[in-house]
Amino acid sequence: MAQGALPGFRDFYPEQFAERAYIMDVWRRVLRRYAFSEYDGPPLEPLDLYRKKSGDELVGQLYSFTDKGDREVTMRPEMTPTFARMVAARANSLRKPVRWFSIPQLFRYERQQKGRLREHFQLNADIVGEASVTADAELLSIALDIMREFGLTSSDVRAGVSDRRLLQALVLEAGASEDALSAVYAVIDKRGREPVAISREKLEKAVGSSHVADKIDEFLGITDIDNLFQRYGAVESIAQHLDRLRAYFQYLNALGFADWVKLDLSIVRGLAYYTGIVFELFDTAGEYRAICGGGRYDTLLETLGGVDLPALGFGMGDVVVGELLRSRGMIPATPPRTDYWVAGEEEALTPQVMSVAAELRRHDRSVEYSLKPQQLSRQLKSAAAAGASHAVILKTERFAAGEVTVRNLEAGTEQSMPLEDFINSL
RNA sequence: GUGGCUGUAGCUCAAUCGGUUAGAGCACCGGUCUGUGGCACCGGGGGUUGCGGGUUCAAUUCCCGUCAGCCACCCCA
Repeated sequence: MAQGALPGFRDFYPEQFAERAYIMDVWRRVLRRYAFSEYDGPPLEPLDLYRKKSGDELVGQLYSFTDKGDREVTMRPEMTPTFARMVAARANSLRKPVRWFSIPQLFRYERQQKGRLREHFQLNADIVGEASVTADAELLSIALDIMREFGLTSSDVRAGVSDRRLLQALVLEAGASEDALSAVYAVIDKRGREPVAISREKLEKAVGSSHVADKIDEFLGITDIDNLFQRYGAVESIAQHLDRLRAYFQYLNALGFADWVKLDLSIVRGLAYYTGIVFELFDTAGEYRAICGGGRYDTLLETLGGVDLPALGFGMGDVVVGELLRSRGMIPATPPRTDYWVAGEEEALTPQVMSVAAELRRHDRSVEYSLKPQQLSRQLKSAAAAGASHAVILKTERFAAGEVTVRNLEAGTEQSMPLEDFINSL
């Protein structure tokens, strides 16, 4: 058996490529509706670009090596640092807000599993230079619009929404110390993926008090912004974040996505650089990992590029989206890609077959013909197998008189006409 | 990186208790068809049974290792 692709990498045969192209077409179509511009960067980057943000710990999961110039390089594991660098370099001259998207192929050296390979294509959409919550609503609207464009509804996919600032205020209000925050976030992030008792135990350990853990458990269970407001609206440190989140929901309602969004304070996002509203998209059946995740990262451009600009963005991978759509039969079949199959009654007509094919191609038609001498019946069999919608048949005597026969392969009907008339009718 | 399950033709699968030349359908190529496709019938190519080793008179079958795939963990693009 022939050696396959490397583990975690995919060969895209035409059928799979068609699926990938469909997904990317939808992404581009929707992003253009939101007036985003497409960009790209290098697939290979200096290792330091990622060290700076995540530390040496994550370096072990990068697809990195030393190049022939003795540089430590890595296949890009994410797009945000590249994006931040590019924006920072031209920060002063770019019209704000910057609305850019990209569809990079990303790499990570990890053992593959469902919905996760060593390589994937990920839509990245980011907005830079706008701190107000309208931008957050606009951003989530894009991700949801993509779901809708795929044919999914709010009963298929939901967005869970939270806010790091709100969560922090609530956790502090519950009585946890600042030092405990990151440990608490880690526990909250895992909630739902491990047994309740273990989660609870870890939470108590993180905050050092069962009373505080009780209070955290209490607000995590609230999934309605109004309930949260009733309970904590009087607390000044919390109320300001609730007001913002309320506006966020109001804007999403105005954008037409009220049914798709729900408050979920357990959404933290693993990445440390998020600073505000964060969200994740899930399939409601719970079969797949998160379809999409993103949020606000107002300090990252400062950290990476030395430019103080608020920013927010999301990523959506092709693997989970493809699995979801495929399982529901929602990827459109590839339409027949051949318009005309030109067939000659005998081998001597080969140059004429080529001339007709060339003329059709000059008219932007997709054209194929038999590259080896074949009986007419065989040629038509090939035409049918190729999914050609029409055959153009050159018969020796008729073609000498300037006529071709155009056969509709789907209907089984055919018509003879002067070649000129046929070409002019295109 | 850790653990569990699984590997036979391009795909889906078969092969008695370990038994001698590993089969079938689909797909592909061709023939019937000096001429207008899909159907039908017939034929053809395609396998180191993932790979390596062991046990045995004999291994697709049993054992070990390895590689790959799937699933979970870790982690989250």
